[in-house]
Amino acid sequence: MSFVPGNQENNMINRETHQSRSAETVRDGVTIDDIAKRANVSKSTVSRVLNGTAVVNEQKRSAVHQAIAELDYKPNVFAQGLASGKSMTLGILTQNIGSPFYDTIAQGAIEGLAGSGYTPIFVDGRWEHAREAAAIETLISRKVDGLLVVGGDIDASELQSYKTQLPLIVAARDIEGLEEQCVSVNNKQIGYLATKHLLEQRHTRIAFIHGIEGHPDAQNRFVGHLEAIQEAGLSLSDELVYQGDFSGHAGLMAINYFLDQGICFSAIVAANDMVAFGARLALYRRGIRVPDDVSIIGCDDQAEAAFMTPPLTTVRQPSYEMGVAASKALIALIGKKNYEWPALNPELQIRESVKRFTS
Amino acid sequence: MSFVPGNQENNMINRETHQSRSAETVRDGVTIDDIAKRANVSKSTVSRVLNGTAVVNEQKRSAVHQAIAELDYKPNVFAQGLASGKSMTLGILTQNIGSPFYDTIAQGAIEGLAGSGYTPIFVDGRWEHAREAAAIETLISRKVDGLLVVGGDIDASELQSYKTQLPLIVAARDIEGLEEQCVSVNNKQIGYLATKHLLEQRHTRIAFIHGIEGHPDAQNRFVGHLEAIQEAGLSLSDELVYQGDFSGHAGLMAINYFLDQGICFSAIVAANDMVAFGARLALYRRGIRVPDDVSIIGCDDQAEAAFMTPPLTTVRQPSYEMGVAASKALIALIGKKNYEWPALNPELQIRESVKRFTS
DNA sequence: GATTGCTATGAAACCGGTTCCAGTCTATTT
DNA sequence: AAATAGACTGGAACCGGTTTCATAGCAATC
Repeated sequence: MSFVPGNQENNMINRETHQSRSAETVRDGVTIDDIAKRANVSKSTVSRVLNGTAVVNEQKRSAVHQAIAELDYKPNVFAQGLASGKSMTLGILTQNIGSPFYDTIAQGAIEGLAGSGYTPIFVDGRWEHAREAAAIETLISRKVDGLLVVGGDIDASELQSYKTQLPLIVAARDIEGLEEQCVSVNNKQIGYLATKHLLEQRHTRIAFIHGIEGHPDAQNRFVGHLEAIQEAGLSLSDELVYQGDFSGHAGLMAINYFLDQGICFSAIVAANDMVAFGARLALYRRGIRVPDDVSIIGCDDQAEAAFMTPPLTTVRQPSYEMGVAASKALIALIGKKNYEWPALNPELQIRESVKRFTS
Repeated sequence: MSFVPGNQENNMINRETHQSRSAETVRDGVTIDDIAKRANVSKSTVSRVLNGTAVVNEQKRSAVHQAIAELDYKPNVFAQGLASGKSMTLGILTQNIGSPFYDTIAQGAIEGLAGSGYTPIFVDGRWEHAREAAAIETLISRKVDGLLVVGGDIDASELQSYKTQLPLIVAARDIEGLEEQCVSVNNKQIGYLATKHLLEQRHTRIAFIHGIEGHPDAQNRFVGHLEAIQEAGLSLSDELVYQGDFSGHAGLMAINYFLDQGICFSAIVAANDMVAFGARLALYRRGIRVPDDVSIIGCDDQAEAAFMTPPLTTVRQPSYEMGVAASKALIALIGKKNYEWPALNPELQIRESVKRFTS
């Protein structure tokens, strides 16, 4: 503890050095202090004007606003974050960026955030458990104010534990014990609608190309299919179910398999549109006409479906709307407000790949 | 300036209140001070250990590491950012998230960042000038350490001005005066390869469905097309060029237009795969066979192309690789290191939609 | 006219790191 | 053995905001 002059002098030098450095570098520079000085008020007041935290005299308020405009002041997000503990960012964990389904949800989420002041930070889980966990850790260490998990493979129990750490919304998935924070379309309904449509067109031998084994969406679509079959008084023949993986290749393989085994069918339910494309190609290769010989119905309604030959009849999934809803719900959750989930119902999109069965 | 006991007492109370609050809330809590205390060193030393800024005695170093492990310490990014001026985030401006082409680039960019310590922040410009500018402002206000602009509509001059503010890389676009920081595939080459392939298959009446008017990629693909035509000693007939917009719908309209006008052609170059799908559908509707009656070639090689009926011959664009390269280049640029751009050449992907012209 | 109750505002503490500076301790040089 | 150089390390300033606290100023109350 020495207050000898030498020390003070050093401090002075230090101060000057620093000032000249920052003058040279010409960083964005403008700080709240500059505004305060120019508007002849304290930084507290500037802060209050900016955040509306307290009533401020009209004259000072406008002086502050003017100073801000003149100096083109932009608050430093780090300082804000450090002081307030809020980052005004939202973490979005998606899967396999590049898949139309998840992309559409992401796009919806961006739209839902518009004008909220929140900036989304995306990370990709790629359907790998470890990667997802790491991605979420990254987001948390980035101090996101909320977390939106889209699909994914991560355990319900882990999600539960994240839920205690920060506001959490899960899209495209249903987690037990987290129903309030989950939004997803009814995949059972999707499968049901697809199969029901085929049944209504008098098809009875309906092949089903399953999605990724164990994937809840795939599972539920299958359950819906089953329900429709049973409701029609029919029973499922195991030989008409092929275990695929949501890829075009799987659709191709499925049809080849059925045909090579001599298994008959007049219609196909594909786990998603991509699978339908694959199936359609396999039929084309064998000279089997769609829909004259065989009908195909897909699930998702991705952009390319309308341009399949023939245009694919499919069950549209409101994924964009789901993204919007999820992000709005997250903002509401952060603000501790109520949010009413909109109805997100799948819809039959009739095009030309299904024909009434006659023969 | 009063150091009366009352004042101190207040301070004490204040302090206690604060501590109990933070104890209740159980915030992440662990700070660098906690580590310093536990390891019996100063926070300076802890910081040095973490950043390797200076040599630290081995014992202390390991004591620090142990404390960090025991307390599960994670540095506060805001504090780091505020103190160091670096955010360890990279801003990525994409267009129209949800389009396969840009998504693939984004995915590549994410991959290129893996292990670098940088977290990407995506914003969407949607091909709207104003939106892009706002998005970049957002990124800058978030203090991203670098900026990756993917495609987009924003002026070269604006990009130039951003370049002076922070490290900038532009992907999927070529900006005059910014050649060193740009990566894109040679779109002229894409158009050239597509048309050349058709010419080699003896097609001479080749329809060209143009992309978005004024879009540089579309323009360049057309220039390549033209070059191939002229190289073959032919000349372009204007009637065989249709102004589209990269959409499936445009492909459909183009074919309808040609056919309705009675314009003959034996092959089609589509500005991208989606356009090719649309064109294929239009031909299907008219009962024109592909490739027996008319050949089609696309550009991009998006996932669905391999499942068109027939599978689409197209010119593959290494968009994923471009994303990887762009993000690596950005990291190099930030670190002021050199980066050697890899060769990013388009490649003809021969499938079944093109047939040798005979008749 | 003195007391009370509000309102508006500035000073200062605080958020949690990084980094400059000075000082201690040890090894080397003369 | 004293002087000097070099390696470590702690203290404190600093980054730029938010928020608490105390107070000045002013109107209302008794």
